Amino acid sequence: MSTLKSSKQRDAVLANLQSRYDHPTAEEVFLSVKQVVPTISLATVYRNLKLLESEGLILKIPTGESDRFDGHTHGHYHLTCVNCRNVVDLSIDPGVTLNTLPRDFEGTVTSHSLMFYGICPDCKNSN
Amino acid sequence: MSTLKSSKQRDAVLANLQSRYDHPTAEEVFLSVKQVVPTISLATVYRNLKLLESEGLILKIPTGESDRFDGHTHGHYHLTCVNCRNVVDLSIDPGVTLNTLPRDFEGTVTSHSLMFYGICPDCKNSN
DNA sequence: CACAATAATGATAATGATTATCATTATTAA
DNA sequence: TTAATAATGATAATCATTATCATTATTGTG
Repeated sequence: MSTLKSSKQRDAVLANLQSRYDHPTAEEVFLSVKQVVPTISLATVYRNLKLLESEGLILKIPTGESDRFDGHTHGHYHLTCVNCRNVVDLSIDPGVTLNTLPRDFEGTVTSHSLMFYGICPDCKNSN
Repeated sequence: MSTLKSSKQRDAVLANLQSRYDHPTAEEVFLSVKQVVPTISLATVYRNLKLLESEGLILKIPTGESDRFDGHTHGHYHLTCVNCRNVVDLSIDPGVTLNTLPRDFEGTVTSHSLMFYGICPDCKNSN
């Protein structure tokens, strides 16, 4: 396996995500980081977003449109606004039960989707 | 607004999704429905998947790769297998609390993501 | 330090999924 | 039965993301 080498582009992408509290697309990260590292290219942003995600340093949020990214990986939840398509943070008491979801907050929640990640029974058995 | 007209293509797409319990991609629906309506085109499948979703008759599941579709809209949860990339159903006691998630089932759950849909505070206030 | 090995970059071409276009066909209500 | 128009099939276009490749930067070693 290849060893990681540091680069100011990757540092800048990570720093950018960790300093903000929205959930930008790759394009938005690119435009923002470009003000710090003007020569960075969009491909490098995509490359590093992918790498940082596989390292567990950032989160990728699939939305059905462009993926969005989150520099804060501690447990919290998201709301996709069906109007403006932005993703915002939403904190929920971890003691709440599934059948009381969704609950109100400063906006309005109309539905929710809970996705688990792991190994399905088929893959688990075919080893 | 335009009034909906019926078509055997749309009926076949819906029937296909409602008769199966996996979570196929648009391409997979296309290949399957083609055996019933051989002349159907991929574009028509995409068109109708979109339409059926906006009617609330089916569910679109964004995965970060190709979207997947579910003909069963009643409350249940999904697991994305990080190995084979398939999406399988996962039933959970609705009385379970968030801080006890993820829990084991026949496979292995390593993480989860809870996404809410609705109107964010900004959009709610800008009316 | 100097250098060799190789990871990372920027630019851009290629890919893959999804949507738009458009001429033709099918459905519907009068 | 006919006029209005929604839906279709075929395909071009678009958009997000990934691959390619020549060049540059980082790193460990002598």
